[in-house]
Amino acid sequence: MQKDTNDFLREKINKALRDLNLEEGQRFIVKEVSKNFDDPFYLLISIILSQNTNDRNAIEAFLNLVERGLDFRKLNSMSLDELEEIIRISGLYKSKAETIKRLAGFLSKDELFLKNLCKKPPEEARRELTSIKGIGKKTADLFLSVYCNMPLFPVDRHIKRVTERLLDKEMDYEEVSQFWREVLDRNLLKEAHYKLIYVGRKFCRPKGEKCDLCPLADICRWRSE
DNA sequence: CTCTACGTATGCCATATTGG
DNA sequence: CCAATATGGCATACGTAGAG
Repeated sequence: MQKDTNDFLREKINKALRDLNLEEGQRFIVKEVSKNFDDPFYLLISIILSQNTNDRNAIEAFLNLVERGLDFRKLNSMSLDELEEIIRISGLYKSKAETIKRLAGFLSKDELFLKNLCKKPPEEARRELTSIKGIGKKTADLFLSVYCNMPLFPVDRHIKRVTERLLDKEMDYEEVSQFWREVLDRNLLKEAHYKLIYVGRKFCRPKGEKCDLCPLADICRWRSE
């Protein structure tokens, strides 16, 4: 990024996001799970369950699992059909059940697999995680950023849309992720993920956008009117 | 021509949001 | 209110370009 042209923009973005407060009622499965459990297995499963699913249903599916005592040994002995039923509410339950099974199998071979990821360089940890079928960039980045505090920036559909509009250009996953990693103050990186999703849900919606209320409107290149 | 490395389109499924 | 459409991450199949 060119320096002086964008220093101003950088400051404005950081300030706007720092000042933005999440509304009550906004739910983020990762936030809730990481607050209540410190087991990385729980966290990663919650992220898998939230793929292409609203957080309300993902959380319900997650709690269904927790109720039955969630650990990889139990999941290993559980039939695929049974697991599918338990997480059905989250949608995409067939592929998610397989991914969870796969992960449980991984952990039975190496119990510390997830914990040890934090000791590795981000790129390596990311490669290892995404090599598991059913875990992509977004899932890996979110897990490593939340659990290991790595300076990665997960990009979901909301964040991609918000960012593309903000800069008024098409961007791929890596471009969006890199943009935020470069622009955001390090201590804002984690929280900004939630705040940008909030902006995407509430104002920068796919259709019927509410630019007049959007906290990022005055730095947005796209803004209608 | 074959092999690889990318790029693109589509299905998966439930829910949310839209237009009518 | 309901039907149509959009959303969401990933795997898969298929397509294309370049290297050997």
